[in-house]
Amino acid sequence: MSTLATSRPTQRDAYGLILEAIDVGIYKPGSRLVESELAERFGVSRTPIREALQRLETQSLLTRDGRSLIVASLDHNQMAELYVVRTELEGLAARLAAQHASVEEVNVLQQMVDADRMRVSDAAALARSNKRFHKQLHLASHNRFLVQQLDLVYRSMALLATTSLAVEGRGPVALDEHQAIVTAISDRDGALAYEAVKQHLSQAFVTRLKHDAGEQSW
Amino acid sequence: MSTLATSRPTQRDAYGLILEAIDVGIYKPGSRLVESELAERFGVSRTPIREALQRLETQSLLTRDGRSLIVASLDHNQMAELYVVRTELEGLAARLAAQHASVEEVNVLQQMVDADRMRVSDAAALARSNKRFHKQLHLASHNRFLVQQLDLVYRSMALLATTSLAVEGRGPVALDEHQAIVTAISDRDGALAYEAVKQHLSQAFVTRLKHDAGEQSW
DNA sequence: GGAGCCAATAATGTCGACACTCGCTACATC
DNA sequence: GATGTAGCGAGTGTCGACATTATTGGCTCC
Repeated sequence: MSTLATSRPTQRDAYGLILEAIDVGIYKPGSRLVESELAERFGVSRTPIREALQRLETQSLLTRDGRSLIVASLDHNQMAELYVVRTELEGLAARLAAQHASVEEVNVLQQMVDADRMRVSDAAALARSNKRFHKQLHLASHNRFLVQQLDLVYRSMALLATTSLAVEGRGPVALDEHQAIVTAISDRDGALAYEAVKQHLSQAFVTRLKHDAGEQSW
Repeated sequence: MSTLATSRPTQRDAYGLILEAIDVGIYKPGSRLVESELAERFGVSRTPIREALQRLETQSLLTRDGRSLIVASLDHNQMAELYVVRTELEGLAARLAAQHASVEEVNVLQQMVDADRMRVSDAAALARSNKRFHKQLHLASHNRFLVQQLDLVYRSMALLATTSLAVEGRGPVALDEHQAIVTAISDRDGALAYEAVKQHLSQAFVTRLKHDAGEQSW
């Protein structure tokens, strides 16, 4: 839905296209990515594909199996490890945001929470909006490295098929948690903001674990 | 000093070679990197060079200036931001290490500190050994994502020319701080280990700031 | 003398072809 | 029937050439 033109994709697009293909599920974790196949699918030569693959490998979205690349997958342990890092980084972002966010930025965060109350029924919209909220939170930290590291974390999370927001009843609760974060930042209470984020992500993790456990196909 | 053979460097080497060239100072922050020049220097075609450059750009070691790539540089603000992130991540690593490190790993850390007491006079050796110590600390967290993120941080730090250990008198003090970290981990005291790392990095930052301030060429 | 335009140039983006390696299959040998 | 082996793809690694585009330098015109 990004570009309408049928013009040939350019190098930088190849990256996005492959990413999207993974997101959409065309390539699932474990799938083998063959350069020539991707090249043909996107109508470019192997060169831009290779460079996009390099990038994705560097970001750990792809991993090597022998000589070829496969979509990385997160087992239970890795998911737990990822959550630990995410929680710490995002907690740090909240603490920094409490210190450095401008009033306008806090307003934007608040408006995002308010707007989300209108869409608690649409899980897909909530998921998108949720991503935007967190991104805005990261930016409010005014720390480029932190934003970059969190981008990496989020990209790895893209390997996790479901978002915990899709789970029944999670939406409204998550919104209250978002509100708590925004309030703490608005009050310039860094420690509280940190705790609110920790609480939020802990809940999200619990939700995910419960959900995944119920999904087992034994 | 890595490979003796004069055989043509292979793709993965190109990455390391460029990295080394930056480390050594052949390319300083701000320098423009021209593909054909690198290709000639290393005796390969532009393709492997391009892929290495992609990787380096993804890791923020290179940045784009218009269409060409230049070695990224860290201004004062960015350095401060980097230290904040590093402190949080490395503090987390210490806390996790206190929980998850095996006895053997703790022993290795302890031996590293002990061995370093023999070389407090050799700044270069200390710097290398220091890197190894921190790496070992990261690994002791048993969290792959954290290790990966810290790798990124350390690669960015490579853009900072000097190490704070080179400063007169910093060596012995830093060693004591290392010892404090190891002791805390050995005692399985996560909170203390976290604080010890925070203290250590804070001191290192102060040292760097003072040193850099004295170095200004006004 | 300065501003704007045009051409030459240098560097990047892309491509198709070739080289090389690894795994697989089919065959022969024991 | 099992095992070793030779040939054959499939796929990645690398290359040189061409296309495209920013930049720079010079030139003209005001």
